[in-house]
Amino acid sequence: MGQTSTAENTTASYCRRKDERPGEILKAALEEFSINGFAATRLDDVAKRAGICKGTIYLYFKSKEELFVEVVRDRILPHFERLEELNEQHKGSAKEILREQLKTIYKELLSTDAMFIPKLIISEGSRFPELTKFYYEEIITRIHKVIKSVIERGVAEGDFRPSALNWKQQAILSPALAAAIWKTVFDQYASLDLDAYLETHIDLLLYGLEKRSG
Amino acid sequence: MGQTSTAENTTASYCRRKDERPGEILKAALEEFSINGFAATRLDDVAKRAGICKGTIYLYFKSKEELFVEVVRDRILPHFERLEELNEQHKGSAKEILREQLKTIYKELLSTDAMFIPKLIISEGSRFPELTKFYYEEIITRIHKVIKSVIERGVAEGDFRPSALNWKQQAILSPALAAAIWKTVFDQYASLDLDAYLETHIDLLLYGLEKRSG
DNA sequence: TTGCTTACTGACCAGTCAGTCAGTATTATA
DNA sequence: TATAATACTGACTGACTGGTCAGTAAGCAA
Repeated sequence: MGQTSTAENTTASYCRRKDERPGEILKAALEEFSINGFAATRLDDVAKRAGICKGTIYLYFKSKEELFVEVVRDRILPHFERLEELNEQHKGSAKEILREQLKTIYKELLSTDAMFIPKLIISEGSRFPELTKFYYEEIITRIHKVIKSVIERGVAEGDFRPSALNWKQQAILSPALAAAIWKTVFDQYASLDLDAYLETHIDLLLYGLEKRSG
Repeated sequence: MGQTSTAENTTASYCRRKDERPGEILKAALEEFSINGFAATRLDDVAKRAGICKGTIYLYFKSKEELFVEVVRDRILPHFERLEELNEQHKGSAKEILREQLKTIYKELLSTDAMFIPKLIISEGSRFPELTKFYYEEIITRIHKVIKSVIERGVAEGDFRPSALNWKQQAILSPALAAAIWKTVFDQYASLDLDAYLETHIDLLLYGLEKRSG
């Protein structure tokens, strides 16, 4: 009834792009969720950023929650095959493999907008137990397995200290996590040079792993 | 007018405790904010947890935002004097001081509810630029200074490698940050043994710092 | 006991936003 | 060109919550 949209009402023209929309919405949503977190992000703002209106989001995603979960899954899964490949295919020493893997992490994850994913998991994990479980089982566990395997290889080859076999996995990549958080939270106050930071990580870790001569 | 609270209306009795209230409210608020984040936390729930009603919160805090800022400041500042003390007063080697400092961090911060503070800063930093700046200037910078100083001491004494002077500070304590995050997000799926983890941190860091004999 | 101060209560209001749906614009088909 | 199918719009609603404030009761002083 007393609606609006009478004939002459502008209604700027739009494009119909069924295939591109979901990706565009996911991208816009990642940007908004990264800044505001889940609860404080307005779908109106996501829509505006994607150049559509709010109702359109609901053509592709069931709810705000489903959209959030899809944002995380979509952005994080593709990256991990590379790490596993490096483990299986690389011909060099464990030290060289580990170095390549760290480089991959810093280039593919921490230099793209995937670096916001840790913030989202940390912030919203308790609201999305399913997502947290997924992240733990599909991402964390998988990485830990890869790292464990390369360390075992290094120990077997006599390059790494055997005591590293007992290390808690969480510590080994923690500098990368810290980098993602720094970039997300503090970079405006003191910008972090990722290349230099990668060198610190490599130096700290590889030297800490290395078997002593004496 | 048509209010309620007619004479026989229950209105459970309450105590007047001006001095204890703020602390109780801060404690309850930390618990709620830790679980839900800022936006999704209801002041009604904070009040219920503190055993009071919502209006009372506004007798002690100007707004939800001020309450949040106070929660963080209240919980984090007291801990840092100890780290600085250790630097100034400890008579041992740089290695021993660093070991003591790490122990202090794991005992005083990561084993108490102060461990939720990083999550809150990470989650809500962009909504509270003032708080982020405060945290960066008053907490992070201060810690980095302490760590830098003890490393310089170790290098001067000939125990630590000189190349550690060029390390990015963020990496050095990153295992502790990772531990706080693990405890906050993933501990329900795989509980992290803090004592063993501390040993990993010490082993990784001190061995990585140590000057080689050969 | 009376009267005053003030810590505290809880119903209410105003603003916000996820989700809906009737209607519109575009494309496909005949 | 006419008709059907559907991608998309945007005003609307219903539920929710930060903040308010008139009123209540605990405690204290005289």
